[in-house]
Amino acid sequence: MAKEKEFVKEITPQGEDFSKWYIEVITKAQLMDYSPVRGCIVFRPDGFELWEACQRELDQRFKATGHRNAYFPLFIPESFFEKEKEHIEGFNPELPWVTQVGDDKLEERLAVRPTSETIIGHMYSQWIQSYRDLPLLLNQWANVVRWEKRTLPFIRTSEFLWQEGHTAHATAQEAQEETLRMLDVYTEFMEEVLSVPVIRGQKTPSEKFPGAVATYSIEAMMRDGKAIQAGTSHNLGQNFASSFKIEFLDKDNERKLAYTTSWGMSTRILGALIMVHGDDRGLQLPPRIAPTQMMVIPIGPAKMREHVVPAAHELVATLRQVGYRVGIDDREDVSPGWKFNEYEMRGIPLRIELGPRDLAADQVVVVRRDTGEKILVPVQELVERVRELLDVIQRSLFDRARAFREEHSSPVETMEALQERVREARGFALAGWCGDEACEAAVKEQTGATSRNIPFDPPVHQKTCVHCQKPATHTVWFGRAY
RNA sequence: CGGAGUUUAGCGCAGCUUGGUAGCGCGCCUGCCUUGGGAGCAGGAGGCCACAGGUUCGAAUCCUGUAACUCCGACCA
Repeated sequence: MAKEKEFVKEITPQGEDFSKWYIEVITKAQLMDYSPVRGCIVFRPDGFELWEACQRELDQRFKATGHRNAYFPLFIPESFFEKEKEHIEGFNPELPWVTQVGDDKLEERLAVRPTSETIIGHMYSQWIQSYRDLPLLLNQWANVVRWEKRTLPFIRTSEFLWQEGHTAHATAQEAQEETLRMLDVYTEFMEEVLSVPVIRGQKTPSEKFPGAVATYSIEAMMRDGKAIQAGTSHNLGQNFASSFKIEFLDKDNERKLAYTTSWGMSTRILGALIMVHGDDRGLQLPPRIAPTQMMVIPIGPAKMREHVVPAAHELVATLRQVGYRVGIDDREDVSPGWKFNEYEMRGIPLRIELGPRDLAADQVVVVRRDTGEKILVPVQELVERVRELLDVIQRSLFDRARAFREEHSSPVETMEALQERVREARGFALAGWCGDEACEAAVKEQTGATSRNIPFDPPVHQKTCVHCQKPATHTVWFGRAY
C-alpha cells in the first residue's frame, strides 16, 4: 500500500474523498475543463474522443435496429410545450428562453430544447398519414439544455450532449417492444463496450419522464455506492400523439392515434465510466472504448536510442496495421517512470515497454493497467497476446464492477436496514413497496435514497412494503443517486 | 434555490489574526547531465492576490456586495 502511494502523488485516494478524487482525475487527465459559463463544461480532446467512441458504438447499434439519424431545431416555440401539460410542468423550472433578437422582442418565446418530444411530435404529425408510414424510427445527436441548480462535470451539466431516439408505431404492443428493445441496446452497450454492469427495470410513477406512460432505465453503481441512471427508454403511449395529432389511417380505414417512444443516453455515461472503473491511480478505460488502447514506451540511454526508438516505431506500425489504437511516447526529456505513471493515470489499458534488454532478446514488456502485471512477450507473439490481453481486461473490468455492486447490494425488510445499506454501507437496497407514493417519499426523506427502478429480474421478491409493512406490490432497488 | 466552505503563478498551497515592496513546492524556459517506476545540478520566466465598491497615508490582509467552484439539502439525463 505504501508502495502504491509512491506511484501516485497528486490524486486524492477514493476512500479519503471520492468527490475530490473524481474532480482531480477528470481535470488531470484533461478530459474536461470548467468554462466561464456556470454549469457548462468544455470537453477537451481526450474527453471528447471518449464521447465520440460512445457515439460510434451506439450509432451503429441504432442503425442495426432500423433507425436513421435526423436533426431538429434547437429552439422550440412556447406553444408546443403547452400542448402537453405534464411535460411542461416537468421541464419548466429549468428552461432557458429566447425572448428577444437584436432589439426586437419575439412574437412567441422560444425555449432552448431540454428534449425534443414536442417539436418532433409536431413534425411527425405532418409526416405520418397512413399505417404504411409506420413505424417511423429516427434518432438525433444533439445538445440540450436544462438549467440545473447543482452541477457536476459530465454527470449533470446545464448543457449536455446526448442522443434522443423518437419513434412512432401503429400499435401499443409495437411501441412497448421498441421501448424495451432500445433498453436492451443500451444494456448491451454499457456492459459489453463500457464494461459497466447495469440493472434494468421500470421507473416508479414519481420518477418517470414527464408525459410518459412508462419509463424504463438502466442503473449503474459507482465505486462510492451511489447510483447513476445511465440511460432511459420511455413508452409515451398516445400522450404525445394526442397532443400533437399524430394520426394515421389504418388498414381498416379507421383514423387512429399513433403510439410513440423516446429514449436517450447522454454524456453522463462518461461520468459513470470514470466512477465505475477508476481507482486510486486514476482513470481506467475498458479497451473497447479507450481512444488509445496501448502506449509504446521506448527506454534506454542515449547511445541506445537510435536502435530502440526505430524498433518501437516499427512495433507501433505493426499494431496499427492490425487495427489497434496505439500511441507512442518517445520524448527524451521525460523519464520512463514519469510516463508509466502518466499513462496509468490516463487509464490506458496496456503499456508496452521496449528497452535495450528487450531489443536484444527480441521481446517486449507488456504491462496491464488493471492488475499492474508485467508480462514478457516475444515480439512475434505480440499481436496475438495483445488481442488476448485486451479481451481479458475488458472482461475483468466488468467482473470487478459487478462483484463490487453485488457486495454493496442487499435485500432489506426494514427502514433501519435500508438506511444502514444506503448510508453507512454505501450501496443499493432491494426493498418491497406497496405502490403508495407516500411510502416512496418517506424513504427518500428518511434515508436520502430514491427508488432507482423496479428490476425485471430481482434476486428476491419482497413480500412487504419497507415503509408501511403492508403487502408489497413491487420489489424496488433503492439507492442514493447522482 | 437554501445551509456550509473555498477563491493568491499552469497545479497544490503559505501569507490574512496584528494593514507597510507577494512567497514555497511541483510544473514551465535555458544549459549540462540523465533514461527499466514521477532523476540531478545551475541559471531564468511567470501574479490587477476572483470581481466591484468601501475604510485607510497605505489593503492579498479589515468592511460590504457580486460571481465561480466544492460539499450538504430541495429539483433533475
